Amino acid sequence: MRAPTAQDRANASTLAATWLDSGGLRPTRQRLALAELLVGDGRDRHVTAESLFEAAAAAGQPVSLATVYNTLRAFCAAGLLAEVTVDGSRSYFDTRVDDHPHYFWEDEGHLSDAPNDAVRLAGEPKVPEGAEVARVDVIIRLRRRES
Amino acid sequence: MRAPTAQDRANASTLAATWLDSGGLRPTRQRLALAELLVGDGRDRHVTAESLFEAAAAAGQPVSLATVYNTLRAFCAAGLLAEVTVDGSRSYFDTRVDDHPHYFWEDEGHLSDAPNDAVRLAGEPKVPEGAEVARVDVIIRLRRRES
DNA sequence: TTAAGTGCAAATTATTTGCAGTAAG
DNA sequence: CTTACTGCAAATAATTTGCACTTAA
Repeated sequence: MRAPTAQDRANASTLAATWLDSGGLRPTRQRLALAELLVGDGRDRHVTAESLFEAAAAAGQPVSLATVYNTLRAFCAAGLLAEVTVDGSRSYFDTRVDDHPHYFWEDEGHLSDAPNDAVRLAGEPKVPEGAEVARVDVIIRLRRRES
Repeated sequence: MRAPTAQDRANASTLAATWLDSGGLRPTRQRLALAELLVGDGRDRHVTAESLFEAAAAAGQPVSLATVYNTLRAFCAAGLLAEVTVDGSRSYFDTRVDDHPHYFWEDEGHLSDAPNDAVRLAGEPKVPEGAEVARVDVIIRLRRRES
C-alpha cells in the first residue's frame, strides 16, 4: 500500500492505452479513464456498472452511466473483460478473462477471484452429445462465519 | 412418453398437495396449480417466472404473473425450490434443491441438470478465513457444436 | 471528412409492491 | 373471523436505445 507516484500514474496511462489498443478500440477520453481504473495498476478487478461509474466520478473523470454500460459491453465484446453472472440483479465484470473460480460474498454482494485450486475439477466435464463447453463457471458462495 | 391417465392426474394433485404441505404453505388454488406443474410427475424441472406463467395458462389454470413471482419466492423461502443464477437477465428455479451442477444451453437460454459427476470437485473448496461456504454453483455453459 | 463514440432522456425488461378484495384455517 | 393470499396497476431497478452532437483517424 504505497501512494502512487508520478511514475505510477504515467505507467497506468500507458497500460490503459495498450490495453485498449489490444482490443482494437479507439482511445477516447472516457474509455481511457475507465480502462485506467480497471487495469491501471496491473491488478485484477471486479466491477459493476454502478461501481465503475462512481469510481470514475471520484477520480475526477466523470463518464455518463450510459457510456459506462456501453463501454463495459464493448470491452467484453473485445475480449478485454469477462462478464460474471452471480447476482441476478446486477452484472459484474472481471479484468481476468481466463476461466477461473470466484468467491461471491453474499453478505456484501462482493465478488473476488478464488485461487485456481480453490476447487479442483478432476478431469474434463462430461458434455452431452452435439454440444461443446463454452465455459465452466464456478461460484463459491460465502457467508461470514457466525463466531 | 405416455398420455397421462386419470390415475396420473390424481397422483399429481396428491404430490403437489404433499409438497406444499412439506413447506408449510397453504394449498390455495393457484399454488396447487403451480405446484402440480412443478412436481406433478415427480420429474425435476427448471422454470422461469414467465415460462411457469405460460404453462399455467396453457393448462387452463391461469395465475397472475405477480402471483407467479410471489409464489416462486415463497417456494424458495420454504426450501421447496432453489434459485439458479445463470442468465443475469432472468431467474431460473429448480425443483431439485440439493447442490448439483447445471448445464446452461446458451443458444436457447435453457437450463438443465448435469449429472452429479459431470464435474468432480476433488476435495472441499478452499475457504478464506472467517467465511463459510453457503453453496458452490457450477454452471457448464454449452453451445451447440458446429459440425 | 466520416464512421465511431458520447450523453442525455426516454424506452425496455424483469421483478416488486401497495392495496382492495378473496379465501383458508 | 382473522390473517394470509391474490391480482391488478403502479413503482422500481438495472440496463438499453434513439438521436443530435463530438471526436478520433
